[in-house]
Amino acid sequence: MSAAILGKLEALHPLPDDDRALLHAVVGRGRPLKAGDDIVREGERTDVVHVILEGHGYRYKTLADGKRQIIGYLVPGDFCDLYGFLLDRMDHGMATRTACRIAELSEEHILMLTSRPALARALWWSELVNASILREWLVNMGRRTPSVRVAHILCELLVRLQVVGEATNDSFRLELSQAELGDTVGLTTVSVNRALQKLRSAGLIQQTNREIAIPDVAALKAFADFDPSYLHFRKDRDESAEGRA
Amino acid sequence: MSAAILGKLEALHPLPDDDRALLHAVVGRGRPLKAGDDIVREGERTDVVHVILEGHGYRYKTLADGKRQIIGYLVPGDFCDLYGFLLDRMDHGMATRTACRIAELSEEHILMLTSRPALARALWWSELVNASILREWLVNMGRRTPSVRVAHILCELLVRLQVVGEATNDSFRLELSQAELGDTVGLTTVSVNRALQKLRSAGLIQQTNREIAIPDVAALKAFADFDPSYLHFRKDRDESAEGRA
DNA sequence: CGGTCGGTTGACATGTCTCAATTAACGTGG
DNA sequence: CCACGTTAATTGAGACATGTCAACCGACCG
Repeated sequence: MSAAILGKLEALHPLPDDDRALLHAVVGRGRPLKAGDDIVREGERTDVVHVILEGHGYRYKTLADGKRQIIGYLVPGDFCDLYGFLLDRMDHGMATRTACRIAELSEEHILMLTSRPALARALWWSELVNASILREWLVNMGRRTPSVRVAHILCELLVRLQVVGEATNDSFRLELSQAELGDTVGLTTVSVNRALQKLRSAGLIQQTNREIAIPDVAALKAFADFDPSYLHFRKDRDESAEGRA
Repeated sequence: MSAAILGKLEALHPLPDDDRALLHAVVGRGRPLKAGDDIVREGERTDVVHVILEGHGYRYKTLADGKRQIIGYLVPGDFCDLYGFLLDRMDHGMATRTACRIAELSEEHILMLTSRPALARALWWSELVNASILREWLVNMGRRTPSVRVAHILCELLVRLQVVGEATNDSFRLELSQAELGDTVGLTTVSVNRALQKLRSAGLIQQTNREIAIPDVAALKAFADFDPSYLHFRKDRDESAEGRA
């Protein structure tokens, strides 16, 4: 089960065996959380780092008027609040959207991990990629039409879930309601629904329940204006190069 | 002139004297750039880290159809592409919007700096705050109305420019065209213009040329739904507490 | 079997973008 | 120091698209 952690971290560099062993030992089996549970609430001060071992979640902010904006997805292998030791206080909340298994690491544990160069590099790299994803989401919301926006996030999910072994070449299980998709890309439920309809009727995606199948991945990526280089996966660079050729 | 660098970095922790000296020595006087110059282009691979000593700039991405999204502002003291050594390639471009003075640090220089704990902390902290700002911008674009959006970015600029000594308690020089503001918050020039008119006629801001004066800062912050805690400045925490009381 | 949540649909109001023209501010060269 | 050209700001009219409101359907759970 903790293979997934390595999966995400090794998207950067393969870890030395002893680092892998240390990581496993420190992380342990974690504790289970139900779907919809809070992991950390907004404004909270926390002295542990939460690591997702299994399941999915998201980062979010809530506005005064109750509106919500999702500002990131959490997948297995994510060190959710690594920066908690540098920043004083959570500027956003985190919640699960499926049942999860989550480890809580103390500052000592983190120091133990980050004293290993390969692990430290992998963790910071992950943090930087998260920031890069935020930048792309900003572009998505600011300058793309609803259906392109939705298509783009679907492309991203496909690629990111592939990395943690939860998607095939052309399909994955969408663990998000249309309301949550809307809170991600800045649309209402109704608009998300119609955007998805558009994608379906254009033959770009097929939906059965929560299962998304993509008949022609290159076509969807083209429609979505999706260039995976912002995810900074080594493998995708080649892939995108050939997709473009 | 390089006092501004320290200003930004010391918003976290005051630096030990020898770290300050090292920083000054490494950074030097920099080289001048004209307004509108590219600092680094999208997709470029760079082996130096650019540091803004003077002037202002922004990070941006350009879409296939020519639309642009600004994804961050650069102010004096910013290490623009600190992560260049961890990530392979710039996922966005950076340009100046005023005349600038910019230093270019080699990997050796960076290693020299990051081997000092206080400096390393300050640099990473800065990186994390940038990510936090991105999250808030996402909320801004996704879930706020145009005039609130514009008001929010003005509040942010006020606070951030105060930190580098370029704003008074209630005013600052806006170094952005309305088109650039629009590219920041996901609006057209026309909508930005009308949003600003709304703020002016509501008495929330006063504009003379590019100078923004805010008669009642608390009122603008309230209108903008602005809570500065996402900037993670120690001082602002108290300020916001009293502003709220 | 009933209730809840998520998805779907329609009608409608509103707001934002587009297009286009006008005015104002600024920098440059004569 | 003024004339001109360029960029930025402002305004108006109209099309279009998204949000709002509300109802309905369907699946899943207890």
